[in-house]
Amino acid sequence: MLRVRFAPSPTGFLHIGSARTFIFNWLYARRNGGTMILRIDDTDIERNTEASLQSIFDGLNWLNLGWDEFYRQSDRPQLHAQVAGAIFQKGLAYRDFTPAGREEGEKSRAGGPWLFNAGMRELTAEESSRRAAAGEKFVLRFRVPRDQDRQVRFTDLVYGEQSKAAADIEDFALLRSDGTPTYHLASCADDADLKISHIIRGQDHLSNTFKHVLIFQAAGAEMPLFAHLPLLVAPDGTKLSKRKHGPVVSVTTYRDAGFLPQAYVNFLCLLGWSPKDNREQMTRQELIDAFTFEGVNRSNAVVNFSEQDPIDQKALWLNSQHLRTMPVADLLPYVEAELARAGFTIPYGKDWLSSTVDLIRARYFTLRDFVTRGRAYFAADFPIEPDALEKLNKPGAREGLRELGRRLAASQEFNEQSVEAELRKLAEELGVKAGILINGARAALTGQSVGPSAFHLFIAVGKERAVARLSGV
RNA sequence: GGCGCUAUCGUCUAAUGGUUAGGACGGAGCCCUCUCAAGGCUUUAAUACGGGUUCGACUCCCGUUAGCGCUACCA
Repeated sequence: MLRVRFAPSPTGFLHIGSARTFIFNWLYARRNGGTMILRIDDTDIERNTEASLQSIFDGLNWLNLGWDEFYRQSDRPQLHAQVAGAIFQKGLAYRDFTPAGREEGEKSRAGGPWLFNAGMRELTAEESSRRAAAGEKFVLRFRVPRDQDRQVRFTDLVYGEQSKAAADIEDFALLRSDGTPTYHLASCADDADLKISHIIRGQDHLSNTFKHVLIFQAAGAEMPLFAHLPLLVAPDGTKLSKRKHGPVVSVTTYRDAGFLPQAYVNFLCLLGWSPKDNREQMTRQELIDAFTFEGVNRSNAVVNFSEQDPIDQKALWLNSQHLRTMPVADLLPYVEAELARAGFTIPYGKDWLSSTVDLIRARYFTLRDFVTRGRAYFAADFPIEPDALEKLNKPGAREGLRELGRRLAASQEFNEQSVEAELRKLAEELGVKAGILINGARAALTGQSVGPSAFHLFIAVGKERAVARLSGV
């Protein structure tokens, strides 16, 4: 039974690196018929916030991938205490009565790192119990084996065989002095209890895994398989952080910028993973079918952004590809939501919306473009851009366009062919180049000098509005 | 400092001992054209450095350098 989990801690918004970890877990589960578990790792009560929890849900919901089971570590304290107790009973953990904050001096001994506090590690069972019974506060530490040549090993599905001398691992904490579990203990206890078969997480946990292996063994739990993922970093190679890099690290930024979730998921997948067959634009199903750990890289991936250009160009390009090629029917709900948010009322029916969206999406990059660059199609008022004004100011343009408006109003027919015939005939009569009227019409109808073919535009704007806009130039 | 991990165009990546080191984004140019896109074509640019092993190294080994991670009663 394949079971994977995504275990964020609610101490900030949903980070794009976390989102990618979620996606890879999800892909692996879906690919192999496994179970996807969302577990909130909220053992750090001090730093947890409701806002952060909400932001995680916002982000995950937008990604629209879903999960099968949900847990919160704060609902399971008895499990954590029980696992810690079992390890202690076996003599594999000990009480450290060193007062909080005082370790500092002992840790910074010259040379090597702090590994353990001999006095505490070697306290007799009697004295340890006596001091605990007397109410003295203590941290429960794992008694890491100190045998000289003892190696801790595991096989990582991405990074391969890993080993580290136990002597290099410090006696890490299992329980804090207030009795609450640390991340290491809670995470392993829950992974074991939830029968997680594959732990897929960021590479920042690769060295922690040696500690986790020790915990799983001490608890007598079945060892899960591990797969660590390369990190997402900023262009300067440093870890992405809100303080340093701002909103580019938050998933909701991309949602608000008008990304399609499937396109953003696609983009994130391409950071640190490759289907190895040169494919880039992939649907959700294609990603599921192609996802394997062999395709995961080992080096960190840079998210390419700058102050001037906060959105990765490739992400934008990928979004445009999805936007332009997905079935229009699937795109419509997104566009409708975007228009509603902007307060636009759709002027005609569903068929019109469908064909108009299909017409204009060919040059759009995000959903935002529908309400900004696409304003003239959906709203009554729209600005005339400077370039468009230039087209209108061409000699003969305004007069010609007004006349065209009158003729179209009078004509029975109104389709691409009839409009084109009418326009070309008029241009000839007036002795102006057709381009003057064509480009002028685009300017009059949309306020823009660039856009779809002018004759398609007439239809998208509609006869009524087209006539009105032409007569108003 | 100690330990662990990593190193191919500016960026994302392909090539698991034999390729003119491939693709994509971005940049430049051409074609197409009622504008802008799209599309088509062309172009720009990389194996961090130094040693091995081998007939042959991006690929294996060692060292150097650089980056990242862990080294908390954070996760």
